[in-house]
Amino acid sequence: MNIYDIAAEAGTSISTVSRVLNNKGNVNPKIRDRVEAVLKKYDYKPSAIARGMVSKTMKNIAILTVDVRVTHYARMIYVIEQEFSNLGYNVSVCNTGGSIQECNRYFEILSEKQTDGIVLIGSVFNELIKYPEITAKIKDTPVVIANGQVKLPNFYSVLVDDTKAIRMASDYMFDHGRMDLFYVFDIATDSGRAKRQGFLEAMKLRDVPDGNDRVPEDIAITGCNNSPDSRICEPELATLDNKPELLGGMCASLLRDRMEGKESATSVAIQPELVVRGSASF
Amino acid sequence: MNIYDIAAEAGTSISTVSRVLNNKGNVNPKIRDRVEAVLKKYDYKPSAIARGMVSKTMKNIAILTVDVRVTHYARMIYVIEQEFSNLGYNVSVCNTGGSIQECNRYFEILSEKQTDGIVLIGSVFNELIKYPEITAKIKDTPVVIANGQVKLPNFYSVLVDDTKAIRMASDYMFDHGRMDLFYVFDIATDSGRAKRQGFLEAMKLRDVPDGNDRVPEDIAITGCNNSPDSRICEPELATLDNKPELLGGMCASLLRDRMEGKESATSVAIQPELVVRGSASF
DNA sequence: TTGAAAGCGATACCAG
DNA sequence: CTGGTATCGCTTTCAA
Repeated sequence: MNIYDIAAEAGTSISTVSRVLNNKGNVNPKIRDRVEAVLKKYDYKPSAIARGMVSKTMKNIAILTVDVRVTHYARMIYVIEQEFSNLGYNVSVCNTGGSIQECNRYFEILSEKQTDGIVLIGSVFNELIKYPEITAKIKDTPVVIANGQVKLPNFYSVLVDDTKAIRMASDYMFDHGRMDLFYVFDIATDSGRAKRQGFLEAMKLRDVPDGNDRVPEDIAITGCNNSPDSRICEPELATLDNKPELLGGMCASLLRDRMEGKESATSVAIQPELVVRGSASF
Repeated sequence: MNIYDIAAEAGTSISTVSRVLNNKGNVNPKIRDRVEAVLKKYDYKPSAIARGMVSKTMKNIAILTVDVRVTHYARMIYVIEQEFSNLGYNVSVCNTGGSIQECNRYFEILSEKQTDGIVLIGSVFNELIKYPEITAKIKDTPVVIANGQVKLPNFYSVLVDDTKAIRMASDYMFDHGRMDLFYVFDIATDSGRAKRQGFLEAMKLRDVPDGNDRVPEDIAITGCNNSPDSRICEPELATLDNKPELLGGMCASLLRDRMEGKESATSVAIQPELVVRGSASF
């Protein structure tokens, strides 16, 4: 079912159907009604690909990030997706793992698909400036780097002043008489270095005593999902691992089978596993 | 620069260039070399849109989820993206917020774009069975639901046995003499109900005393990112809010400006904010 | 082995 | 206001 079929059934030309589809030009109300009736009858939606052929855009943007599982990145991705979704765009997410080669691979595909814009999340992408042959691949696509900067005509930046941030925190500590500060350095990105440069930061985690109940002796706890959070307390939380990676992997291979027309199960089940840890170890 | 230009410069026809591009048919090595030289000279990449026009696929899949910021979902998205990325697909992420109307909106766009497959993450999507006019929009697209099930010809499922999971945990508690169990019910999805149905679960969080240092009296702490994690301990962690939502939003609007050809700043800076909480309140 | 030509499904210009 | 036609850039027959 294409625009020709619609035109034929409505007894008019594809030009007129196109006008109705796009609310363009003046169309005789009678004919318009006829066309709209056919459109509704088949719940017709024009092919975005054919349209893209003419307009040179598929209304797609892409976000490249080291890893969507990092909550900090996910929060940004969420906002960007919502914003563009409201504009009729789709947002594809690319996990590069911080590898320039992966980045290169994505750039190739994205440029072939005429992606309308790219957002790079994380200062790791500052590395790109060293690889002109890679950035050349997307030289006609607007690129925004979150918390990074690459001096190229099509690159734009949104920067967070990390140095100032840590400086503020350190000052605050010193001003309150905390002279023995620790700074835990996480990764050697530009952002990480900027933070360290902010001077010093006090970090050390200890529990505050509260009441006399002990875990697990007096109170035992188990939770769900085996999230990383379950290991950040003392004692560690026992939890149910419902295997999101496995689940995701199964979804992917099931979908792949379907897309290839392969025979496959309609539904697959996963057995969760109980992970015993300190909060419930007897 | 298109396939005609390449053909012209290589002194051959577009058919032959197409053959070289796709490693198809037999091509005279001499001509092949000539074509490849031109291809390399311009670092030519064929238009995926034009190709899609013929092949009816853009090698794109979509993941619909309530919210990519939920770590549990992000972990699944990561795996799915990696899997399909290796196959040359792009994966777009859609945050529906659990709204069927949003879901409907996405389905419309995805079907116009001839998306090759859809993954639905979360049992909220079970609701879809009540809206045949919505599922009809993607009736020719394979759909996989993670932890959900909709009885339709093109829908497939990967299920987690939530009831059994909670049952295991409860049994484990009871078997160890914990008779006073609490179960904290989170949301009224099918998955949530399945878990509750698993019987009872003990949950209650308390700290274990350890050492005599007190926070913030003896040790003061500040961290980075203002992540939700910073509020799950007692006292709450002071933190630096570097405003990922704002950052994401700025990225989006900057990118949008660029895509519309609007004049705009090349780079924008955000000032982080110190959030004082219990772990560092003096 | 090669190339001419017919689609693919829209948009847009230009006559009428 | 309407419709014929060129066009977008590729893949795929079909002859030669």
